[in-house]
Amino acid sequence: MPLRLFNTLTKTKEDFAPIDPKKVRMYVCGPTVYDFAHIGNARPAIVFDLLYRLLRHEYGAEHVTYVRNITDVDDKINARALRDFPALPLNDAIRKVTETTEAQYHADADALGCLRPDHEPRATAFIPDMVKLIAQLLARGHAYEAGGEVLFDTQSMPDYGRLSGRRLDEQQAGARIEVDAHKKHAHDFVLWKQSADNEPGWTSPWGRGRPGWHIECSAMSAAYLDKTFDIHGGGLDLIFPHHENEIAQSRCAHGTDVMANVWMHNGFLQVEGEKMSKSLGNFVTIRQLLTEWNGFKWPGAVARFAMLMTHYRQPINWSLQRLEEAAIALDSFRHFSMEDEDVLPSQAVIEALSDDLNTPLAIAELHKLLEEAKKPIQQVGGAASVLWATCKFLGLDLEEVNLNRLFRAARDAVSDEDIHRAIEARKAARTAKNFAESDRIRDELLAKGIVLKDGPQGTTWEVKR
RNA sequence: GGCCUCGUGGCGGAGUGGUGACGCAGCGGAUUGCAAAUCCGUGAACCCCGGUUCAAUUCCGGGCGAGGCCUCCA
Repeated sequence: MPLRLFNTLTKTKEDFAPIDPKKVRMYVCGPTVYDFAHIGNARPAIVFDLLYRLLRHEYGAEHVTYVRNITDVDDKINARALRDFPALPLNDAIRKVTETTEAQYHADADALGCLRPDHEPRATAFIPDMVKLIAQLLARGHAYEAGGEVLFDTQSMPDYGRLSGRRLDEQQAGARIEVDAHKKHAHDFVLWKQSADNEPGWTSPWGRGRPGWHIECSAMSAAYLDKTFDIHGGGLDLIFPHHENEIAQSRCAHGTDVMANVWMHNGFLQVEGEKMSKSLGNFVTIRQLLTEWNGFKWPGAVARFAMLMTHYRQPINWSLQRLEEAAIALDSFRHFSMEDEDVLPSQAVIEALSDDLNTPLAIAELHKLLEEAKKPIQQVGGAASVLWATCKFLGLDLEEVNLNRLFRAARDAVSDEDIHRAIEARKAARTAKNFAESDRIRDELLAKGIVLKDGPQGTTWEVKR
């Protein structure tokens, strides 16, 4: 089955075919490094990591190039630097903010089971490319200088707005926002703006300044993937204006018909039924999830699985129940799977993913494998092995998911010795048919959150769910 | 106002022009000293109104409802 992907440009699922049959090139908008990444940021990281894994599987790891940028020049970063490190010189303060945030982002993405992209360019390393691109746009008549800025002239591009379905003539200019007087059209956007002395800046033909947000991605994608490439991804909210403007810049500067063939966008997250926002106080960072959220320390694999339970274009309502369900599923996968490096991932799962990353269907296939793996007689390379290999392929680290550990850490710890002693005492009582006593011991442990299970090999225990 | 999604059992969540996956929870049974776990089995849903069709949850139109973007927010 060929890989099919939903393309925002055409609003249909299309068969995927790379421009160069031997090389797939993908670009995804990465984080602006000024604060901890939240679970909304985690979604594109996970979704496109999964696509990356699928592409590597189909085309070979050496034939896929995945670029995810790091935006380290941004007014929010400046503000954060001034707030957190007022004593440092601005550039040092900025570096402090960007470097620590970037390290945190990497730690978070690693914990979520995301492979590192092949390239993670930082915007500040590509200022000369951006300047060149802007000069090209000016030379071709797609940009103009006004009010100390260089602006993109949206009216110079006949099909501006195609990705988002916003045609310039249909937009009510200034309907909701005051149009800057120096703009020729309300949708014209900044390519380069001047910097004050207390702002970071680079020299350019238009004075000391800094790039607009959109030009970064145009410059960095071209640097690694050329003028036209295969897949461009990001969150739904980036369709307009960010991606629309990227397309305008890249196509007009390079004189090409398309920037990327396939544009993919992931849906948004809500938390317990409400929009996630700082003002509502329901902001959940990845860091929080991994250290403590709702009383539990969630393994990254649980968060990843909870994310994949829903198709990437659908909205997700992030909730405790969702995470618990994910943890329960992964725990049984871990329990019944068998490590085997020589086995390939399930073909049924690959096919589910090949249909526009249908992860819910892929998960249903995992459950089918689980059913097989539960059967008493397991062959080497059988269902239990395939289950293991498939989870690994999906980036789910089963080893770190252990319900006992997860649930127990949240409760008052009872030492293993205490439990062991209680089990022995109960065993003696049961042998003597003193069931009142044995039940008393069992209830006592239950009150502490420990559940006993009598099996053919004796008594084992688990943390109560 | 413009543009774009979405509305499936108690919850999560695929899919399809013709008896509606899968998971969690529930229920019944086996098992157990009683339980837990496990195993076997099982009830339960396609927002409303029109239209197209032999047939619509699936296609088209309208309505109602939820959400997003148009404010450098994934």
